[in-house]
Amino acid sequence: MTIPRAAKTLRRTRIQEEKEERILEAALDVFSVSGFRGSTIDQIAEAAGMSKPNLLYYFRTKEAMHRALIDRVLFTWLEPLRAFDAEGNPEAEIRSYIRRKLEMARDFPRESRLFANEILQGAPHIEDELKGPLKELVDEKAEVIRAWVRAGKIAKCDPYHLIFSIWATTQHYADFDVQVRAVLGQNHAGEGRFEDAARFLEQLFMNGLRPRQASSAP
Amino acid sequence: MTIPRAAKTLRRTRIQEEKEERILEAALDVFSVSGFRGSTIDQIAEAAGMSKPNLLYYFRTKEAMHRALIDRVLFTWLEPLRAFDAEGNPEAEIRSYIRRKLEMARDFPRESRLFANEILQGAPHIEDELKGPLKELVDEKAEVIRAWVRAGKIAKCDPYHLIFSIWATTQHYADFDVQVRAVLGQNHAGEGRFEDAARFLEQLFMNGLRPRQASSAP
DNA sequence: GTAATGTTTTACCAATCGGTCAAATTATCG
DNA sequence: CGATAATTTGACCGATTGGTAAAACATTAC
Repeated sequence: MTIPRAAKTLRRTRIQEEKEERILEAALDVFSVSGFRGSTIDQIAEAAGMSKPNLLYYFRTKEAMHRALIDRVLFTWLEPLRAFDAEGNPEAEIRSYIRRKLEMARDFPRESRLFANEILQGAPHIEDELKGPLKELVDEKAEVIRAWVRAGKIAKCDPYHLIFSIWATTQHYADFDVQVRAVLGQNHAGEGRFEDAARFLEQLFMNGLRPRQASSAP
Repeated sequence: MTIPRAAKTLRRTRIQEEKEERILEAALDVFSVSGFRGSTIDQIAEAAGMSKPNLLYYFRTKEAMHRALIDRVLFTWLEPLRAFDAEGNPEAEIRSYIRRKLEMARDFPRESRLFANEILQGAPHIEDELKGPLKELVDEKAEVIRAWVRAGKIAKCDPYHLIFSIWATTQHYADFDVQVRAVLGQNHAGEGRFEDAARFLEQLFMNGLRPRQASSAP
């Protein structure tokens, strides 16, 4: 007798690892384009080169696939913000945060769009993660930024909106990629796009945040 | 004999205007949340308080509703960029562009999300508008900005990425509203949010774009 | 080997999807 | 009023949806 989906948690087969990996990869392709509601299990099955009931053998529902995907991706996604170091040099920290976020937009656009789709549609599946772990992490880093402001190391500004604007500007190149390409056209649409964006954003934020009034230089 | 959908173009009834208006309003509610694929005619019908076949009397297909909505909203959406004035004062023009875009994110979040959903999903229905009218408008305004740079009125920067970053930062407050609320929590989540955002973004862009090296002052 | 377990497929289901049709209802106009 | 056109509805259609059941097939353990 075959103990169906319960036994999986006891011992994981090599086949299970491979297939679950393949399914999540396909699910990322599909969910990142069409969002949860707009995606179908059949689409994911076809992308994975597997039959629909076979997918449902590994993930009981469409929602289970989505959730597994979110869980797997969320941790990595927040890595750059976590790396934000209170002890580091403010200018260097912000600069490298922008750079890392931009690299992620370039290298993991599907992951970016997965979250964008989810949040855009009201975040019905990740509300808890936003209000819990995400908020806590941002609160922590906002405090770091606030300390830099108090020390006069960067211009006086709202740390939350600073973080939002870095998220927005960098992820824009993943989420709105078609629009960026359409507007830039053939001329600047080459792979120099990301270098241009990096140069612009670094300039914008570095000049925009340079302390203006009081100086803390010894 | 009732001439169904052809006669509509000849003479428009009062009822037609009202019902089409009601349908598009409901369609905006639904499409802006779930995107084209994720939305159903039944959802729109329920939101409009009408029967499904009645919707389809006014718009032959789901796509026709979506297209009508896009067409109606796109023009208004680009208004702030169109208002960008080459003769005006660069600092004031950019500042008021940011402000107007932010006001639109606050007052028309559904419209913002409608486009965000569409572009995120590869812009299958508005590719032509992006590559045509939008690109032309942006090209024109980019030239204006480039002239300001040449005249030393603002810092040297890529005009396209400047426009992208204004789009990204302002629309973020409409498209990622749930996330913004979740992160800000109860404390700053009040309606002061938009004033705080406006203050931050104005500071960022004004300082970020102030000419640094050569001065053009007479 | 063979028996038990793990995996995959075929056939299927009820619900929902976008959309049609003809009949019923309502508004308009002379 | 009556006739004609405009609007609305209920019943329905084939395709697709998320998901199931059971048997066929493959793998592993002994």
